[in-house]
Amino acid sequence: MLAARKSSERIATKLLRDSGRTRERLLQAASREIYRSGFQSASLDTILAIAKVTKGALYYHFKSKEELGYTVVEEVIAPNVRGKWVRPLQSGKDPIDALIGAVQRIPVRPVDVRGGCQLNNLSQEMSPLDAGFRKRLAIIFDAWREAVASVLREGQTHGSVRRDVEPAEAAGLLIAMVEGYGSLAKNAQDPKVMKAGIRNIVDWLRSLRAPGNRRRG
Amino acid sequence: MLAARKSSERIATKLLRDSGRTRERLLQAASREIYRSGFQSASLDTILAIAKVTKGALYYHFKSKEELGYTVVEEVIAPNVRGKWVRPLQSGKDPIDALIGAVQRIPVRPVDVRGGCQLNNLSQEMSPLDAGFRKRLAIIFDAWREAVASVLREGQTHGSVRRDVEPAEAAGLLIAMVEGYGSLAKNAQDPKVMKAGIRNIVDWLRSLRAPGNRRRG
DNA sequence: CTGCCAACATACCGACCAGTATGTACGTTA
DNA sequence: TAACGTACATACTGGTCGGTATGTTGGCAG
Repeated sequence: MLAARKSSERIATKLLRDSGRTRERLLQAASREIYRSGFQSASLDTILAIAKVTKGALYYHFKSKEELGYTVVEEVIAPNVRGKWVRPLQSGKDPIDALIGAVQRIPVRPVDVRGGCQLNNLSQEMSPLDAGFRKRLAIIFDAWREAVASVLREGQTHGSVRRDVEPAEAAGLLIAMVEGYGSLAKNAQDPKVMKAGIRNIVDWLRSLRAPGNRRRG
Repeated sequence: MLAARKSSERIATKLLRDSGRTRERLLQAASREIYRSGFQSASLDTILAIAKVTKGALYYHFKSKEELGYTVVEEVIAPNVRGKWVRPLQSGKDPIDALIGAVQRIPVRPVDVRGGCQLNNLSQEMSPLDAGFRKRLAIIFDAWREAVASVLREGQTHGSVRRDVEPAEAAGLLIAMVEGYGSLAKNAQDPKVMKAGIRNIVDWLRSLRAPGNRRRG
């Protein structure tokens, strides 16, 4: 108990002195700069300028640029994907409706479309070059696919999703479509491409509904 | 006539001295190194080492790294895409068969899958950062989509493709699927992902066939 | 034989890169 | 209050980058 009190005081003090945010500011700045220009081309000096942090602070919290990148994957990108593609599917709603909702919530502002998908960008760049990135990014992709497959399986047991749909295959196809249209839209630098893609994906999702289970349109 | 003879002699001499290949070797080496590590991270010194050419020769033929990259797009990547996705569709075969053939000819060797798509790789990296790349790459994507849309339209007039298919939309979806699965496979570094994707794309292509026009399977 | 130019080759440059060595302010502990 | 460790800040390093300035070679015209 005394030890516990000491420990909590210690943490409180740390948070006070640190403002509790140097590490977090570094991760956010790194995430943004990596998103903008890729991991390899992201300059530490640029990241430090964005975060308004010095090199000493960076290398106090992370032992290398690589480790900073890994931490961005684990503490920024992974939670983002979970928040958009895992938790919303566990809402208990109709599976197809939940999936359509997630697809329709894909950002289509010009700035988002032009930048592409955080997860896919980094994965495309680093998966072939660095096993540490590949492993961490693969975990995110797997969780994404499993969340989609899981909600489809659940829909099949409740009769709202066609039985002839193979959940794992359909989940892979959904993700391929999302990333594929994301790529095309980024390449074209045009939100219209993404909007058209979302319509096509939604149409396809509707085709997965079991007959006699059609809801709204 | 005398001028013409002089000129051809001159070219022959040039080719002899040059071995006719310094520029070509540079383009091939640049293409490979850009494919491997991206344009920004591709080092000129590495490209020169691969091509066995010196910096003087490089800057005699190209005025900057940027121009070298642009030329790779125009003289290496564009012909590759034309050879795989434009010419094969103009063969006069059944449109759906031609499309299925093109999809099934997508390379699935580990080395190809791990490296991803030349066109998409470069486009993902450079389209948001450089208008020169974006313009040149967009031309290739447009030609690809137009070739697919064109063969679908042709199929509709001949009755082999469903009339309710919107050729431009379907072409976009095909490309999104191809690039999407290519991305997933590259991310996973696993040819099985690409093979599964090809099966799904082929199944989808078959669904575009007009009823009563089913050929083999 | 001579001057000339295309087609390189070599040596070098300042800028920037990731990373490090060292200094320091400040809250805590004894 | 003195020693100490945390959480940085500053200044610097060797290496690599794209790009350039200058040298060299060899065929060919005059």
